[in-house]
Amino acid sequence: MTSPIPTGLSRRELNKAATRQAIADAALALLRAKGAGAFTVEDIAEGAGVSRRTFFNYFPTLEAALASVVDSFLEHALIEFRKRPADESVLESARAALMALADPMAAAPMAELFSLTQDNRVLARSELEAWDNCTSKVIDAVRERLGSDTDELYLRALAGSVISCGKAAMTVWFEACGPDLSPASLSILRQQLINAMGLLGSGFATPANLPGSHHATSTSPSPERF
Amino acid sequence: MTSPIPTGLSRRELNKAATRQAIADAALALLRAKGAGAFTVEDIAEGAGVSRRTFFNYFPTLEAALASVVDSFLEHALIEFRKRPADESVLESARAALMALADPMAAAPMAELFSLTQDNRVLARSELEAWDNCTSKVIDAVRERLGSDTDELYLRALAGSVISCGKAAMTVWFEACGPDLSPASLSILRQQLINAMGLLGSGFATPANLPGSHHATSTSPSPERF
DNA sequence: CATGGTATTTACACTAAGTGCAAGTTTGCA
DNA sequence: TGCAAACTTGCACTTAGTGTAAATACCATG
Repeated sequence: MTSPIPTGLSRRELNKAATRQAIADAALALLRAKGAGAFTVEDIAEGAGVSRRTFFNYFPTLEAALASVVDSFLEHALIEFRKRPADESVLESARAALMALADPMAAAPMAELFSLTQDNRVLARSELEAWDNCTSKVIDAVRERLGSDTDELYLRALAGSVISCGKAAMTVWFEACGPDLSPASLSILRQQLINAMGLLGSGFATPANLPGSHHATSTSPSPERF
Repeated sequence: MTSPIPTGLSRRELNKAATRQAIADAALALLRAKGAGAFTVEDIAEGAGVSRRTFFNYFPTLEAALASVVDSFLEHALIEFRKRPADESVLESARAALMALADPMAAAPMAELFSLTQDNRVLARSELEAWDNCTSKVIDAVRERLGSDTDELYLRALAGSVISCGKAAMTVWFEACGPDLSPASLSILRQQLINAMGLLGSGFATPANLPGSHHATSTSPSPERF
């Protein structure tokens, strides 16, 4: 039988991917329906049409299933990063790659996860892990670009800072706009990402509480919370 | 009986602190003796002479008891940071505060934890949480210094980057020197911390794959590379 | 120093996480 | 077609983490 789509993946691999996705989807659906911490692995497994044991074949913990949203969100940016020309500065590439995150399709699940897990400690831990994971991947990508003899401290400090700044931009954006994905809101996100990379590139030299600062950030002292 | 030490703490508070420390110590001792993941909360409680339930009154998880080592390590640096003059640049204060970490007394438990948990992902998660926790505290400290009207993005991006760079320096140092706490090794750690802050302050402008790579310099000027 | 109020510890019971194992089912391949 | 490898499942088991109520330790009174 010839596969209708000439994909390089075997049926086994397709099935696995589908199962994994089904589990992640079921987890997110339950998060939506019941709120954080109000459902079990068994519930997720049932929702995904799979046994409890199989759940654990795919994800080590319940939170990991939810954090897979963050994973694919960040993976998205990483792919963009690798597409950038090798002679571009790392920070410029990072800026460009992060722009991909301000896309409705990419940001939607992430923003939803953000809004649903604001106050959950356990879940936050898995999110941290996802960001950290991404940092490792950025380190690899940058090393690949700059050569394997690049100073290890430079690599790690740079990658860590880029991710921290990306995270900061996301956090500030979300606190200002909430799960709003309108073009206006996403434009603010883009601007925050650009600003964050700018701060990093300038060594945080600009005292940001000075009057200058003609950014699109007149939203920052916004008194409204949502 | 008058208390021999005129401390302002009640016996209750002293007992609590002692119990907490006993639990953390017992956890670290077990980690040393049996290795990561080879002992239970019950073991720790027994080692600390306390009931299992009491353990959970002090720490939410087993890993948290071990990560308390990281907590107090970072707390140490934070205290130094707050001691710095308010008109100093944040990066300079951070550099000075991080120097406190290259002290045998402070670094010893941390280095040991590092070497004992290299390959444990559950434990790594709690360490991540400790660093993240510290980031929040740095944000507060910096906001306190620069005024509450400081741009939130600036605060978060700066604090996150500083912590990332500190972490990078620790990681690189540990990978190079292992748990060695000799003056020579600690001097390397200090230099890595200085270099990391220098990179941050210069916007990562220095192409690090240049020959000499002894960039203890180029800290002060901030070339607007963006 | 007795006495009562409050904080802390403990035992017990319970739900749910996570893992090892062996048997069943599906897929890939010759 | 049939076999080997990968995947799924059920079952049993240990441990994490939490609620509750009784017991114990601390602290302030008179």
